[in-house]
Amino acid sequence: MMAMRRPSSSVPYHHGNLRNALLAAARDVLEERGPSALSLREIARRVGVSAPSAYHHFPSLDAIAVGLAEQGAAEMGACLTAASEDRRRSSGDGKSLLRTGEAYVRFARANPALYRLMFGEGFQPASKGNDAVRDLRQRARAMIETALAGRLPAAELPVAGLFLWSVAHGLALLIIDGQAEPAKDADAVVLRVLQLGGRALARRRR
Amino acid sequence: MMAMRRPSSSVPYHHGNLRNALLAAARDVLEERGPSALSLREIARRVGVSAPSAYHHFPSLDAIAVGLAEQGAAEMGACLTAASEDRRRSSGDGKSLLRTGEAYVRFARANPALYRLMFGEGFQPASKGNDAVRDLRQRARAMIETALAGRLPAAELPVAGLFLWSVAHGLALLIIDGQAEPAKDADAVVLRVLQLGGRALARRRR
DNA sequence: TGTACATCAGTGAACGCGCGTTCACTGATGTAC
DNA sequence: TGTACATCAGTGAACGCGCGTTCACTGATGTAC
Repeated sequence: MMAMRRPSSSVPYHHGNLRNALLAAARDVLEERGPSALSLREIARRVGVSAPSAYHHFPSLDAIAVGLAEQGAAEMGACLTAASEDRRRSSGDGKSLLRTGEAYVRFARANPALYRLMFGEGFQPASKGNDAVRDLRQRARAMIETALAGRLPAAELPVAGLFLWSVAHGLALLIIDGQAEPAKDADAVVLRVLQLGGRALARRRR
Repeated sequence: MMAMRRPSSSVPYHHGNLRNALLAAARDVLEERGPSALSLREIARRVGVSAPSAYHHFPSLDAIAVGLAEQGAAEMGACLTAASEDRRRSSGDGKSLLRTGEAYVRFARANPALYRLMFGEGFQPASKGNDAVRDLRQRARAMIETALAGRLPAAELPVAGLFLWSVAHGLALLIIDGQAEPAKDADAVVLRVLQLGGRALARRRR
């Protein structure tokens, strides 16, 4: 009945790979019931384990939130990088920024509470001082500014970058929060809004 | 020592104009310590009154949050209207939308937690079903679309409106949350970002 | 003007709740001999 | 291969906390006569 011993990342013996199970449950709670429902007892309950057992893996509830933010930063970073590198595969390189913007909004829509944990709600304690989240933010800024570097004078880059980030951030949150129109054809609307953002930065023809 | 009786909106006899005092204290708590710290006991403590006394004025803690959202909607609505009507006093009418945008971001920066209560954080229960907040949102959309109606084909209005709202909303939140650059010259940066938004919708010269 | 009374805004005590965290423990795992 | 033991991941019971809300009350206000 028992599987053979496998290297190290195997189905666990003692009780489980509790650390990861706790993070996964925490993420479920976060997305289902929001950040204020993120409680250690609720997380443990979902995993089917007693609450104190979590202390063998995290020093506190806050540390679990930090873990979520780090996980989110890694995932979102991968999505953005993949999207921005997509230009090499497909047509021209002018679309790279637009694709990255779409990926940004797509990630936020797919993981609304996690996105808010990293980038919203008063810039949560869990994210505020976190290196992974700070890196993600800087990386996103850098992607934007690099993509724009060819088209704009250097002096305009910071404001232009903030502008594009505002469009993506604002759009993502309005959709996530259901404040924008109901989501029919949402992808098309996102695309058109982001295209308008790009148009603001288009080189003036005269 | 006692003031003469005044019509009805006077300094109160019994103990105070508790309803307003509670709302004011709630607003302080909200801005100082965030929405999760909004507790009935803390609010009553600040007013210097026992917690149960609040029940003579609000049926529940949630009702206080709703009251705050309504108050915020009224104030913000007045700010936006004032800004949009300003065009009649000053130069051309092309700037009306820009001024409204500035007023929008200015209100959010002056009342960050209240803004988030109305427009952010998963579109809070306190605001979600609230008529005053819904009206504010619709009024803001209408202002944008009316201002744009002269410049764009009707079919483009919804997307253009969502675009401008995204810029203002995203910019406001990035600044509020301290995710954008530190606030030196913040007003100037806001202006430039909003101008970029307008540029996206400028009639193409050719 | 003075008294009796209804109204209503306040009070302190108490309820039950879920929370984060600590504690002393138990029992399984993996290791040394 | 078998036994003794250290390690470590789990447990249940308990702590103290602040919370929203209910209750029966008190005391001031304003009104009717």
